Amino acid sequence: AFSGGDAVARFQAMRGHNVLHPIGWDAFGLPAENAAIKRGLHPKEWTYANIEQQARSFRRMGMSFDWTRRLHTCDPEYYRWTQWLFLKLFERGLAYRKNSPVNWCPNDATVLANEQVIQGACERCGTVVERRDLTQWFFKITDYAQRLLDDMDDLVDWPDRVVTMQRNWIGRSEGASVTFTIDETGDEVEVFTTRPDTLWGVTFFVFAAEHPLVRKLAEIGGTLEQVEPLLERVLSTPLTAREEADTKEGVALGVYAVNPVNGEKIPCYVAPYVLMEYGTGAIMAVPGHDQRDLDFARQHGLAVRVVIRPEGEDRPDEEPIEAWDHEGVMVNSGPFDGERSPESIAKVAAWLEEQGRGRATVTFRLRDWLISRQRYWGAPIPIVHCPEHGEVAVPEDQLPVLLPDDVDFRPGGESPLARHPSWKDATCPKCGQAATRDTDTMDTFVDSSWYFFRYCSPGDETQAFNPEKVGRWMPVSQYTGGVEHAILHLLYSRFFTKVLHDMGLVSFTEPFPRLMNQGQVIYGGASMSKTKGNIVEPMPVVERWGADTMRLMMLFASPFEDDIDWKLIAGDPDRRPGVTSWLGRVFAAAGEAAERDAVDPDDLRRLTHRTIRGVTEDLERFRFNTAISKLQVLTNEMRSALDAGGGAREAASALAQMLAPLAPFAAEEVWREVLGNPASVHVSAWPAYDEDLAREERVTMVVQVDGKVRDRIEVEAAVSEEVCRELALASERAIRAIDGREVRQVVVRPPRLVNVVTAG
RNA sequence: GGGCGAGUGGCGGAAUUGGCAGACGCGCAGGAUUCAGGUUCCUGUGUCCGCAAGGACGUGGGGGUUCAACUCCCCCCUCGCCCACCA
Repeated sequence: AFSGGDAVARFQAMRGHNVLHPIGWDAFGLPAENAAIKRGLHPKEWTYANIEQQARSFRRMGMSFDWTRRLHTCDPEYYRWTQWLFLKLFERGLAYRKNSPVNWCPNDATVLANEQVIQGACERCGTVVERRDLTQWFFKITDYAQRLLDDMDDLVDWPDRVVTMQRNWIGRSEGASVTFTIDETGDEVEVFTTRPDTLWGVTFFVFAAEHPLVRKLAEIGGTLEQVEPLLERVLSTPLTAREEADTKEGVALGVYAVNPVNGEKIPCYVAPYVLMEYGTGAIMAVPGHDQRDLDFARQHGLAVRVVIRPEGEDRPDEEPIEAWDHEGVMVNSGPFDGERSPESIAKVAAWLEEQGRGRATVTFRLRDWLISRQRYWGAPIPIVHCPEHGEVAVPEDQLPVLLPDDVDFRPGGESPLARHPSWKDATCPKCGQAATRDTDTMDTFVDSSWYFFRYCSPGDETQAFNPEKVGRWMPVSQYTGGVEHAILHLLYSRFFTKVLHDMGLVSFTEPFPRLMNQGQVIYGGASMSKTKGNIVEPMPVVERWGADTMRLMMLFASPFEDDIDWKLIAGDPDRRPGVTSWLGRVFAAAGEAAERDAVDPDDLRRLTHRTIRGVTEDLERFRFNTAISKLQVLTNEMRSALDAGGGAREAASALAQMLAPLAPFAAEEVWREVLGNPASVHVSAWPAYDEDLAREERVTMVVQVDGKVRDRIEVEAAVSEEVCRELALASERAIRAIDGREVRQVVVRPPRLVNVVTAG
C-alpha cells in the first residue's frame, strides 16, 4: 500500500541520502470532471476541494512529502508548460493532425486513445466504444517504437510482467512486405507477412473492409451488389467489437491478384477477419499454414497447398486437416525447394528485395497516441487554425492558453470550448487575420507524462524545468505505482523522456530505471469503487487507533506488490488491532529498559544487530511485512531479557529508530519521551550493525536419518565437518532411528545439517 | 486461442533460493486480572493415532531428478492478470 513508498523515503533519508519525495495531483481529466458534473459543481471547484481533502488525509497519515514542491496539473502555471511541450513536439513533427477512424465513447462524448480502450470498452466508464472518422491530434510515438523496446532490455529494472505487457503492447513482428498486382487494374497492393517462406502456398488474397481499393475492385469485378452490404455492416460495427462470429465470412471481389513469386492468379476477397489497423489492411492467404486462412478456404471451397513439410516425413501434399505452422522443409516452392523453413525466412526476404517485389520489414502493433479530447477539463491545445496558414502554433510568450471558467462544460458531441461565445476567436500569429482556436483539450496522460521533471524546479516561471536541477535529481531512483499504469502512463512517460533527450534537454533516456508495483487495497475480493459503495476510508481507523496503526496494518498485511483485502485484514473495528497492541508492548519495554542500568545481555545484543541487518535489507527491497515481523521478534526478546532482570537499552534505541520509517509517530515518542533523546528520531542516523555480533555464534544442527529429522543439537557456528558427523552419529535418537542398519552415507553440511543414509 | 503469474494451517502470510515447512501476526481454546464487556498478561494451537513418551501423514493432483524438493524437471487441475481474427 501507499505508505510503503513513504517508509522507503524516510528510511533512505535516515541512511543519509538526499531524498526528494514529492507529491502532486494529476487533476485534469474525466474522473474529476464527471464527478463534478454529477454533483452539479464546477470541475475546478470540485477538484481543488477534493485535493485539499486528500492532502489533509496524507498529512494525517504522516506522509513525509516535500509539500513545497506540490503540483497540480490543472494549475495554469503547470499546464502552461504542458502546452509548451506540445508545441515542441509540433515543431519537431511529432504532433500532427490527421483524419482517421478513432474510438469514440458515446457516454463520455470524447475520443479515446487505443490504450484507453479495454476489450472494446471505454476504460473509464465501460461503455462500448464506437468508431468515428475524425480529424484529431496525434503524438508520433511510433517513431520511438524500437527504442521503447530496446531500452527495456538494459536500462530498466522493472517487474517482469510490466516489461512483458509493454513488449506485447508495442508488438514488434519481423517479416516481409510483398507487392501483389491486381490483374485487372494493375494496382499494386502491399501486404505484410511474418512468413514470406510460405509465399508459394498463397491461394487467395483478402482485403479488409476499410481498404481504399475494395469498392473500386468490386465494381470492376461486378460484385458491388454482394460486397456493399458486407461493407456497410462491417464499417458500422465498433472497431474493437468484431467477434469470432464472422470468422469465415467474406465475399469474393471478382478480381484476381498476381502472386509475384510464381505469377499465379489468385481470387481476391473482402472479409472482416482482416483488419485495417494491423499491417497494410490486405493479406496473402496461405491456408496450408495458417489456421484462419484454412477455415476461410474450407468455407469458400478454395485451394489449399502445402509448401512446408515436417522434416524427414515423405508425406504427399494431401489436404491438411490442420494448418502446419511449425518448422520443416520447403516444397513446391520453386528455387527454395529443400530449404529449412524458419531459417529460410530471411533468405526469401532478401530474394524478394533482389527481385524488386518486396523487402524485409518490421511492423509494430503500437499506434500513434491520440491526444485530442472533446472535453472541458483539460489543457487546451495551443494551436490556432488560420484560413490561410492552417495549423499555427500559439507563440510561446502567449502561453498559457487559459481554460475559461465560464463554460457550459457538460459533454455533448463537440468540445464544450467550441460552445463558448468568444473563447475560440483569435487572430493568426502569422498574418493577423481572424482565426479560430483549437477547441479540444489534451488527454490527461499528456499532463502526467512529464510532471517528474517539474518536481525538480516546481516554481520556475521561465521554463518547464531547470535542466541543471533535473540533471542533479533525475532519473527517479525509485518509482512506485500500481500495475494499472503498466502500459499507459509508463509508456507515455518513457516516450516523453526520449523526446526531451533528443531535444538535448535531458541527458538520460529512461525516467524510471527502478520500478516497484504496489498492490491495491480491495474489499471482499473486489476492487473498491464509488459505484460499488465499498470504499474503505482510512480515516475511521486513523481516528480510532492512530495513523501508525493504519500504516502498520497495511505494511504488515502482505508483501508490497500484493493486493490487500481489507475485509480480511481489518477484523472487528472495536477491537484493538494486533499492531496497536505491539506498539503498546514496545512502549512498555522501552520504558522499562530506560529505567534499567544493566547492559543488554549477550543474546539480546546479538539479536539486535542481526535485526538491524535484516531490517535494513528488507527495507531496501520493500519487504515491510518481514521487517515488521523481525521487529516484533526483537520486541519479544527484549521483554524476556527484561523479565530476567537484564537491560535492553541498545535494543530499545535501535528498535525506535527502525520503527521510525514505519510508524513515525510512535517511534518519535519512544525516542524522545521514553528514551530521552533531545533530537528527533527522524534526523537520527540509521543504526549500524556490528558484523561480528550479527553473525550467529551458535546454531541448531539438525540430524536426519534417511531424510527425516530425528534430533536437534546446539553447535558452534564454526563447527567442523568431523565434529558434526561425530555428534550426529553419537546422538541417541539418531541411533534409535538407525536401528542397527548399515550406514551407507553421511551427508554433512556444517553447521546446519547431517543426514545419515542407511541401507534400509 | 496466445502470453505471464500464482496455488502453503480456520485467516494474512514466512522459509537465507535445494537443507528444521508453517517465522511473525490474526483468530480460536484454556487460565490469571476485572462486577461485567473491553484491555493487559500467561499457556496451547497443521492433521491423525496416543494419557504421555513417541509415531505417521502433510505445501492443488500425478510422475520424475536428488542423500534431501514448497523450492528444480514433465503432465494435469484450479484461480488471477494481460493480449486477443496480429497475417
